[in-house]
Amino acid sequence: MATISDVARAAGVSPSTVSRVLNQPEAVVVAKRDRVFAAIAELDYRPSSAARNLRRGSFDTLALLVGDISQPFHGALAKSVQRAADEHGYSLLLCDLDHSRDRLIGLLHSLPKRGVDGVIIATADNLNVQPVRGALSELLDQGVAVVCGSQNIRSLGVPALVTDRVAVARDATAHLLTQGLWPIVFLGGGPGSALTRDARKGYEQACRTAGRSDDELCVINGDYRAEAAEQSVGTLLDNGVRPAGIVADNTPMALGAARALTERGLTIPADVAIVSCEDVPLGAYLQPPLSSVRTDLEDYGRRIVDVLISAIAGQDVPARTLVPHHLVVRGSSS
Amino acid sequence: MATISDVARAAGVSPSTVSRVLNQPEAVVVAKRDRVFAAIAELDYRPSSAARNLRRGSFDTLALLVGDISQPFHGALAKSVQRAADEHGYSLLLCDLDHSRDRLIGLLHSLPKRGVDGVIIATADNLNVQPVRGALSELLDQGVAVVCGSQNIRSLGVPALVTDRVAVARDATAHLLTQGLWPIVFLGGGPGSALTRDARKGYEQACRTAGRSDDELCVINGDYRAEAAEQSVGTLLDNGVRPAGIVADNTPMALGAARALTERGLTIPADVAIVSCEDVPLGAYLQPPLSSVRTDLEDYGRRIVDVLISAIAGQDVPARTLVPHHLVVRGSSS
DNA sequence: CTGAAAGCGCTTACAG
DNA sequence: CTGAAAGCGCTTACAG
Repeated sequence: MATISDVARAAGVSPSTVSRVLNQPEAVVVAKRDRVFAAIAELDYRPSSAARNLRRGSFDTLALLVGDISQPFHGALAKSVQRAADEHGYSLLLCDLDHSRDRLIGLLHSLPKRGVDGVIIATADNLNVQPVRGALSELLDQGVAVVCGSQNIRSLGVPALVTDRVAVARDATAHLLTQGLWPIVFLGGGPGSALTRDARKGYEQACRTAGRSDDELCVINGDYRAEAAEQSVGTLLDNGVRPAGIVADNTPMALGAARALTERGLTIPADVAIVSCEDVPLGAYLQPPLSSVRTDLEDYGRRIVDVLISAIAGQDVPARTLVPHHLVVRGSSS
Repeated sequence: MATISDVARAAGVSPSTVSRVLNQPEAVVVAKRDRVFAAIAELDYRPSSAARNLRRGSFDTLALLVGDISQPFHGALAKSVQRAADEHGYSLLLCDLDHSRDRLIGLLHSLPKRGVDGVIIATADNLNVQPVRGALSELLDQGVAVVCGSQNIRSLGVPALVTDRVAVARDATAHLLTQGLWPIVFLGGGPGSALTRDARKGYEQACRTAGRSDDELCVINGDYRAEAAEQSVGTLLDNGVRPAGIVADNTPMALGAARALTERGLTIPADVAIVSCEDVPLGAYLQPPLSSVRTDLEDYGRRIVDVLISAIAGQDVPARTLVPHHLVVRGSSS
């Protein structure tokens, strides 16, 4: 493991000069620069990131916190964030929360000692609760930059890049209502989720706009996973409710709902239409292809990383950025 | 940002003592220990990971290299690896290769300066080619431990934990043959893939065992993605080939194939049965539910991490571990 | 343009 | 059981 002094010695210069060759090559005369590069190649020298980090007080590393990396939406998000981070010369730490608030809080506490410059929070679970807010503000106090990719965080100065989940669910619901479908069930991701709360609002708004009264609405809850969704939709059906459409908060739940339906002999979309509030890469390849509300994740990941890196650099960043969405109609609802 | 000296001053002890309280608390008398803990809490002190890493020469960080994190199998693998790493006190760096060999090589070169103790390689792309082997052996020379979760790497001393892909594809193919289905098409992930090469072998073995001659076999190639698979299966069908079964190297390709079939009015499994060589979390929720060959990913991730951490600690580890698999028969093939 | 020197914040023999 | 001292490998004013 060659050090900078080894290289300096081999090249007949001082360590300072080697460091300069690495960090501001133009500041060193060509002859020496070449000798240094030759020595670096010869010794297969790699700068020690630990020493560099200690000296500079930064890490060139970001952390991504997701609710569940095994779900396809989060996988796609991670991909785009990773690529964007890479393009900026940052490594990406992956942190899976498994939708657990305790994990989230524990992680926020441990992040300062993990050596990250910035953190991207992309979990649907509600962040505006005291223990999380406390942990967040401690993290910020430690000088770690934070951006949120799922919801707005009140008053802590954490920039957010979010889709308007109310509008997302409203559009999804309206799409079904326009076809004259009723009743329509909203399948939410869980009572602890900020996104579900908003999406539910959008569902309600669309229904009211269509002239439905509140007691005609039907909201059921899952936990973002297919299994629970299958069960709760199954229970609903077994209780004699017969929806004409389902708006699912995410795609695994849409699949769970679909299975509950088909197992009971119902057909999609003929008997029941389904829309997901979340688009995933394989959505078009499901059977039937799943209608969903899409955000351009490639662009989204890049923008999140841009904002975070600006925040790390101490620049002013927009407190709130609205990320556009649009409905993609596929076979599950037409 | 309090430092260890601040804490020492506040507690009226030396920095050495604070360090001991953190790293070997029993070595410090209780009274002082308590004072130190109080000072730590009061100052909200967090040890600097950079300083610690520099001093100890380790990073408490692993890297996971996957072919494509947006694909469901890799998402599930990442989840289990992340959790296992976390349980051992390690952070996990996520590196998406996007199935590009150039990215892989670039990454292997850059890993030493990213500050990782160990690397898990879990890409299907063939690692036994010179540029990759060269980059790998440089990485090992830099003192970074490596384990491979997809294939064996010849002679570099990299431990591997792999499923027997030949057997996986053989089992999948035999499952279809047993039902008297023929012809059966093998849909591979790409000529550059080590896993595909093995899987193809398994397909051929099963067919021969069933008495099929080599010129009856049919192998087509994709790139692990649904899009290309849809296209190549579509072309096959349009050329008049009418398979009774398809063995797909991974799940996205199985979905692509399924779409090509259904778009041409064919039914699964009545007209064509499908099996995937890779099980994914939502496999049971596809329509029809997808038969596939399953590996227990929860267990697998844990074992990979165990081996890697042992290797980092300089312990002897098994050069090759066979990970069991079993066929899960679902609606797509029965 | 270049080098000597200081210092980032820890840990760990070493001496007591 | 505890502290003073050295050193991990860099970077960066500072002086020349």
